[in-house]
Amino acid sequence: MTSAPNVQPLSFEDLPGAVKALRERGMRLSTSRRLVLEALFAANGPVSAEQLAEQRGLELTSVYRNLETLERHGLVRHVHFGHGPGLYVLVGHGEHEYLFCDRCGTARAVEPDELDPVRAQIKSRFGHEARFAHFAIVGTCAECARARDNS
Amino acid sequence: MTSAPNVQPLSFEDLPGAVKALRERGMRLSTSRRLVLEALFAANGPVSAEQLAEQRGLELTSVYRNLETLERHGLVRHVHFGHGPGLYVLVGHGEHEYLFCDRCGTARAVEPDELDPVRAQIKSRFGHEARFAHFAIVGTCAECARARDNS
DNA sequence: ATACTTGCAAATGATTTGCCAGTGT
DNA sequence: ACACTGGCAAATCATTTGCAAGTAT
Repeated sequence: MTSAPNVQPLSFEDLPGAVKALRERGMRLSTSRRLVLEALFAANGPVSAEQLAEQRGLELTSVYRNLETLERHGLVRHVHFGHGPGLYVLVGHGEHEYLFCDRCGTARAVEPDELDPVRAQIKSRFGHEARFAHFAIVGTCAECARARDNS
Repeated sequence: MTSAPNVQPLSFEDLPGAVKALRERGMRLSTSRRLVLEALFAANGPVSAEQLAEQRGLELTSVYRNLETLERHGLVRHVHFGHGPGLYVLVGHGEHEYLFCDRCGTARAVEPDELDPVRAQIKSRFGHEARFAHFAIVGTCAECARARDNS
């Protein structure tokens, strides 16, 4: 049940880099695929397929198909913050995991190793190897917690 | 953005208890509502609306409506383990949170306080108050990790 | 009696699929 | 050329909603 056959590790931080990675995996660079990538680079965080589509005037179906392909080849992934559509991000270099506040709707990206101690704790207590890449860690952020406590 | 106005704390562990809690909240006990509750008690873990419907020969719509009502009044909640439908559980007495293994599909329920240290760690590192009630902690269980490592 | 519930059909939101025409390599 | 892509319509899955008829209190 392991995922796609991603042989070579990928790392890119700009469009040319992503195009190169994409080429190495035998994917073509069509106009809409390029536009999806551009929109993902332009975004400052996870975005929905619908946002990508309307930002670049693309067909929603085509955006979904491109995201699926990019995801299958490991250039993109998606995260859930709650109900509502999944949000897509470039994998690029360095995975991000998210702390999502369902009071103010803010998502804070954290570097993967910042959560390693948390994973280690869960692993040692339960034997379970937790991953927070697909579901954000939902809760109340520091600001909202403070606001709530001063009320 | 705080949820429902649940004045009195509720605690029940059998059907009569749930019916009492339900009555206290002014809800009626219709046939399908009782059947939904029975099915939830019979289930040994989170179940989908569809499972509940077919197990008791209920109209799916009615199951969803009852679950929504029960959830709004705090007797039921739902959890997501990945893609696919949300799964419903009785709130009863003692919340459970889940460690879900996406290799073997097993969900392990853990008592709320078992995750308190994890929550504390996240709180102290990020100021974020994490809740794992809505999204399970997804990853690889001990058995699957062992199997993977011995390969 | 009155408000809450159900059944059934239809709508919704997110995502996927079929099919044929178009295009990247 | 040939396989990969796009457009558009239609299907799918999970869930919600409208409305008239039924029922719990």
